[in-house]
Amino acid sequence: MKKNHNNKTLSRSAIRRQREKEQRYNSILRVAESLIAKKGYNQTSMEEIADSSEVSVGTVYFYFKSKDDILISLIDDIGKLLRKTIGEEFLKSSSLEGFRNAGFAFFDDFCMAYPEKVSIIFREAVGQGEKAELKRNEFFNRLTNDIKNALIRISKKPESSKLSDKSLEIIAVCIVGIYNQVSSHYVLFKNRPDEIVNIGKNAVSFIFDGMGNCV
Amino acid sequence: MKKNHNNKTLSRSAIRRQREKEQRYNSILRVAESLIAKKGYNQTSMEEIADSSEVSVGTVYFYFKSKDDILISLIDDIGKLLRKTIGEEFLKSSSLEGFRNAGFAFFDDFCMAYPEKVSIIFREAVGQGEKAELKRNEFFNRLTNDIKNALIRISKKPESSKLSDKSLEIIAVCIVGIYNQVSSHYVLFKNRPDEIVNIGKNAVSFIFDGMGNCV
Amino acid sequence: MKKNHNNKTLSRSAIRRQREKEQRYNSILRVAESLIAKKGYNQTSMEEIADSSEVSVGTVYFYFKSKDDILISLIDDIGKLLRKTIGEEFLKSSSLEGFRNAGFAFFDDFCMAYPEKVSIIFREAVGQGEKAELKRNEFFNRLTNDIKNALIRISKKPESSKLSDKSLEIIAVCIVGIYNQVSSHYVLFKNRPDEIVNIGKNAVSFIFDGMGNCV
Amino acid sequence: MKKNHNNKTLSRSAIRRQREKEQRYNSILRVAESLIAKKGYNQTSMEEIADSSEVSVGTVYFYFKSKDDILISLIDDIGKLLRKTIGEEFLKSSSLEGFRNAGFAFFDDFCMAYPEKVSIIFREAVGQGEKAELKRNEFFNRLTNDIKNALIRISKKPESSKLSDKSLEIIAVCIVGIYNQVSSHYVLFKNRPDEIVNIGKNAVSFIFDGMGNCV
DNA sequence: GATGAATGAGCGTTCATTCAT
DNA sequence: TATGAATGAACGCTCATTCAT
Repeated sequence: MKKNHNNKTLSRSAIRRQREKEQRYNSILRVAESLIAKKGYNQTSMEEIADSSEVSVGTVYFYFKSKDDILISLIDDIGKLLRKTIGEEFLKSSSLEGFRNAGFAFFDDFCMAYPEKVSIIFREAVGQGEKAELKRNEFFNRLTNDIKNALIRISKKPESSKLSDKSLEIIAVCIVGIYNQVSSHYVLFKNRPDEIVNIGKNAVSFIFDGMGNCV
Repeated sequence: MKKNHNNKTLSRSAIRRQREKEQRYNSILRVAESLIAKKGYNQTSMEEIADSSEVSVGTVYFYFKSKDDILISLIDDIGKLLRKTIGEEFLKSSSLEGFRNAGFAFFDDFCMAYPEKVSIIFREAVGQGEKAELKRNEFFNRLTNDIKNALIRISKKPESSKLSDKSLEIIAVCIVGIYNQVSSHYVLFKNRPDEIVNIGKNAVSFIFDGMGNCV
Repeated sequence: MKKNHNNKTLSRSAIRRQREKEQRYNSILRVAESLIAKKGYNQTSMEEIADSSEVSVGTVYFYFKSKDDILISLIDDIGKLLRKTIGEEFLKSSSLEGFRNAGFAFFDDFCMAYPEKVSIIFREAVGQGEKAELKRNEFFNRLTNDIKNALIRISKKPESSKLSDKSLEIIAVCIVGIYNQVSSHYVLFKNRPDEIVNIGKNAVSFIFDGMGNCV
Repeated sequence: MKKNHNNKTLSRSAIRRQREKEQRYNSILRVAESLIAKKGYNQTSMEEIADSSEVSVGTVYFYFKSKDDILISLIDDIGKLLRKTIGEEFLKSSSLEGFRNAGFAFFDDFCMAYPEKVSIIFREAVGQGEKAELKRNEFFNRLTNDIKNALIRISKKPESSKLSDKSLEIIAVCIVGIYNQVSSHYVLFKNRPDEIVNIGKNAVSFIFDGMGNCV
């Protein structure tokens, strides 16, 4: 049974209120995500976010301490989902297969389902102040590390020519760059997510070959 | 002999004035580049650009019709230099060698010499309104096309397995993505351009292998 | 035995509740006093007062009908204590001695024991809207009157040269001004309440002499 | 002839523009003084100051970098005028006469002519943030010092009983307190500046006697 | 009595842009 | 050409107050 911070059992109504609070938090965040993806971070005002969320400006500030905080929360949110989506594919297989699947998971699934999230993480969150920059770098570092670690696992096999960790890191950075650019190129500025399927296949091929000499 | 728009011969002083005008234009643009790279586009005001350029705000508006116009001019400027730097390497050789050289020209030369330009084109110009977005996409499209065309030239050789133009385009996009991410990762947010040499070597290797099956 | 407003005998628990209510009222008022003295009236929010009092915002509003009301209650509270402290000394003696003692009671005792109260009444409550102004003026008028009445009692002695009541009022105002300025000068903005002892002696001397011709 | 910062002779129009700029600065400052004295600092918005000054909000910010800056400029302005008014009287005579004249200059002249300035320096500027507090203390310290120095000059005469500098400082603080309280009591909260003449006479008497034993 | 989420008017400040000189 | 004073819409944010639970 749920307990509150005093370790007391929460009443029914307290549980309901808690749930509603979380729902409102998420509701505002999703509205902000949508507006920022559509209009751009600087062109989206707190008042618009409040209006579209059907709450007052004060309520937005009750849930987020600043506009910056909204962006950072979005980066966090999207970053986690993205790492989860791709990362799970890496783990399902310890071979090159994982890389192929992760690429498809990103290009074919994530980009199709969440073009707005792609827009935020790869475009709108860029160059928006120090804190957002740090959060974004944190995400990119982690994603890069995920890939690097997967590369290390693969390259441990005896038949592979040994590459230094530094080299593997750079390869990981290259792979992230492909994810970034391909999704931006086709999802965002071309506005043709319909072609993304074939695109994914080709991008994955490129990555696959690029990694050729490290396995 | 120089002629003006009425096809009249320009006087000595007119020529001098013309030259001074161009110098002032460039002076303002370089100052803006430096400030925007250092502080960010939104955090850089027209007044700051004027002050640092040692001219009045009105003068800045004489040379550029809006703040947006400055950013667009910068994207244009930097984009041209970048395409020239990389593109020339592509043209010097019609083999894979061109790709290697282009990579080095970018990672070892351009990033070292112009970190501010890298910052502008890959970070500060992102998500800053429709016009800048269009200009930036235009640059990316052209750069992608440069690479795609180089790929086509190479793949025309009989021994290469034939890939569709679309596939070659995607490979080109991937390569641009690597340029983007690697320079951002190491030049911008890692702040360690000293390591860039080895980085370039590895990134070029990755690209080289990634292209393996298209040549 | 305690009676409630319906003149019924209060139960044990009702008495306890009554006591707890008063304790909470005072607790909030003391917290507000401390915060306002430290941070300033405008820089202290109702939420801070609630948090520091370990109650909710709503509870603060249960005990005080507005933020203004808190300030007014503080002025009232502090004013009463101040008049009591000084006034009792006036009454203990009907001679000039009372003025000396009242001065010491203020400078040596009150200022040392309650620098926060001094801060509120002489600084933070100044210029904070009409109601607070009225309350503060009420306090100053009463304090001035206390002193004026003491002056009248003294000046009634036959040997004293007769001064008009108006003149005595002005002398009273001057004395209040000395209390105000000396305490502000040394307690508040000099931050050296340690010197206050000697200061008190000198201020009292000045007052004493200033009153010279009215007794 | 007027020179500009490049040591060049200023043109007629440049001189006129300079003059107009100063006039506008002063115009805004006087409007702010009037509004703040009437409505209180916190109840006066920048927009109101702009409207009453018949300029835009931006223009107010062109002349003053913040609302705080306006208040500080006012304290500076008023403080200087006040010290000049009183100080000159101190200097005209090196005897007790100077104290009498200074008192009249303040009570009979300054308070009558500039009740708004009195309101600002003794009421509205109180408790309005650190910077204003510092500026206000600076003024009070200087005024206190002016008086202290005058006391030292007087007490140097052989027939005077020697008081320590510290004691003289405290006497100076007391005198400032009388100025403060008397003007506040009668000019501000009583709203009867008409009685101020007799008030001044009595206050001066009090001061005069209070200083009795130091000369 | 007590809670704290919700409100929304109001404010200080910024800054791209204009235009008379 | 060059200047810089002037504009004013727009924005992020605060906080006293209310009220359903």
